[in-house]
Amino acid sequence: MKIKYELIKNNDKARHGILHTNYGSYETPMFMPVGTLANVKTLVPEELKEVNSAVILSNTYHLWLRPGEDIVQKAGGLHKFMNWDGPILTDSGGFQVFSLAKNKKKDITEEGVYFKSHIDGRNLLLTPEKSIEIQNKLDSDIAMSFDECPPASASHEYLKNSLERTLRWAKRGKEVHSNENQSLFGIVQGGPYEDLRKESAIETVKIGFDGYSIGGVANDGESKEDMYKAIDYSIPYLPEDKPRYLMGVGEPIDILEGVQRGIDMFDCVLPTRIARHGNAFTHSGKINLKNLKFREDFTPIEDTCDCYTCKNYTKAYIRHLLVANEQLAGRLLSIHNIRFLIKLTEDIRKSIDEDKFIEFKNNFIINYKKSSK
RNA sequence: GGGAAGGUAGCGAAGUGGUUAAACGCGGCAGACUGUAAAUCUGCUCCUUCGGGUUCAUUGGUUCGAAUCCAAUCCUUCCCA
Repeated sequence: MKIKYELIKNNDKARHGILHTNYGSYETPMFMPVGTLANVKTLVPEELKEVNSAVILSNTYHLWLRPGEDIVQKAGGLHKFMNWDGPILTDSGGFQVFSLAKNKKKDITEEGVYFKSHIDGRNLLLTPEKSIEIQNKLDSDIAMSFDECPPASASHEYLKNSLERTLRWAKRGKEVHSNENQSLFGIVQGGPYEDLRKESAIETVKIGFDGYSIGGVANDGESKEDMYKAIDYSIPYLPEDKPRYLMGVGEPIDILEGVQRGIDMFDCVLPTRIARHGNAFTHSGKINLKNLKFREDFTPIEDTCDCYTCKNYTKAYIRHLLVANEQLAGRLLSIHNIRFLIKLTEDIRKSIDEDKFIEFKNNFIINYKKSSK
């Protein structure tokens, strides 16, 4: 079945809803951990469940190249292949055209994008049809339309052409989408420009999707202001009864700003990546556990945190693991960081229900910026 | 006792007359990371009151100039007795 979005509370623009999926119903706003290669780096599904993960992400481009969508299909689909019995959203590969072929030879044509494999350098052509076909085979629960994700530095003119091509791609993708158990999301582009976001949102909604995402955000040095504009200029044209997903975001403050603007779903590599690099989210800002000051700090990352890591390990121990280059550090920090963001969304929902979202948000941000660093 | 090689910043190791406060690696200290080519990348790492000061085992020479050449001394490793 297709996913269904049920709005249960709307506190100004901040929404508390429920996403009904094949695997169960999950509350929004939600944070989705990223498992590009059919795994959330360093973690097993049981650990993701324990931090209350709902939907997780995987990636069309990467699984296309390795192991190949046919292998995944033979395995019985992505869920079975990776042992995840919860919903999976697959990104279309559009972002990889931007991030992976950045500064490299690539040719964006009406047909699709020609670029080189990052694994063996061979020439590839990814088209909207191909992306959807792969995602159909992967059998994810939510597929994303194939879009172009332009850099933050793109001009108005470039963005306009790009977004209009992305619209044509979205139509083509929808036409070949055949997996009845899979929902399909459209992606709004248009950078920080009001006219472009409006055009992109209205036209994307006309095509008709099960959910809408805002893309092209938080790319290489884009300012926060531009990111918030991109959301503000898109949201008014998106239907109330469909989930809105802000792609690739983000930091705790970005999630709060997104929710305030009407976003329901977020995903980001940050919690797991910065974990592997030794950082942890805390309510008073991000901390770097490698820092000397934690050498003799025998307290948890946060005593108020309910995660496995905080209940069982000290900062001094995690620092020791990091300094010794032990991978357990990345695992423990990933557990904490994902839990931190998911707990943030839980607190957000509660505050929306109690009509105290803005108050909650403002307090959170004041404390977060009070970082002891 | 005889012979050989060698002693360079916290460690390892380049450099063998000037452009050398001294490559590079490790270690150390910080920073970055937003639809994951990322367990990665970047910066700093003799002292400094930022003018400069003091270095390449030690001491003394040669030279306009020495980590680099010479002498002595101390130490290390290896080989032969």
